[in-house]
Amino acid sequence: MSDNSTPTGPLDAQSATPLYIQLAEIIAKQIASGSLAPDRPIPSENRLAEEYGVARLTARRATQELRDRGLVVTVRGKGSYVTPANGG
Amino acid sequence: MSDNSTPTGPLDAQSATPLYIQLAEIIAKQIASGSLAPDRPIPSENRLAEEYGVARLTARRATQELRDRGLVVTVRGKGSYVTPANGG
DNA sequence: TCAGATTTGTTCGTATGTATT
DNA sequence: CAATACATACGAACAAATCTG
Repeated sequence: MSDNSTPTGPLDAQSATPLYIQLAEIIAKQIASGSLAPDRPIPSENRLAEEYGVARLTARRATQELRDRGLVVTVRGKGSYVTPANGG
Repeated sequence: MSDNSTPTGPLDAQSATPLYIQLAEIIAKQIASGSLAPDRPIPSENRLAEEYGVARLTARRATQELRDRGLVVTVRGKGSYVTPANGG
């Protein structure tokens, strides 16, 4: 289908940039702007999936991307937290 | 019938119908038949998981499906109970 | 009040299968 | 075929509520 429904959120399925990268960028900006403060949890994978209309695994990849960039630390069974600016 | 979309017995992992739907159907039938009476608790998530050889989360999804159908009410820390016929 | 067991609630970790591009 | 994306499913850990002793 060349037709594509209008994106319900800020994510653009037409973009050459993968959805999980787009989502990671959005969260990264929120961290940079202070909207998501150090030591505070970011939304859960399920929450992000619901919010942005993607699968949980896609939300998960976004979180992993943020980990690769050192922006968050993840704790199994708890969640992902914004990396403290002072490093601990 | 070659159709197996609504199995009445054991769970069929090969079926196109998800396991949690299959399990929900089984319990729903037990409620309809009176095998599980109103106001009585249904088996716990762990119990269902053991009984039917599925993961706890899969048993949990079945229970949530029953909640969506209004067949049971769930109380945290206690269990899920068959919805009373009088609608309570 | 406290400790322990049971049960539901939540979250991350991982794997498989299918569909689309 | 490869990368991306989604649905389902199992596993592990943590959390909160309930009940018993």
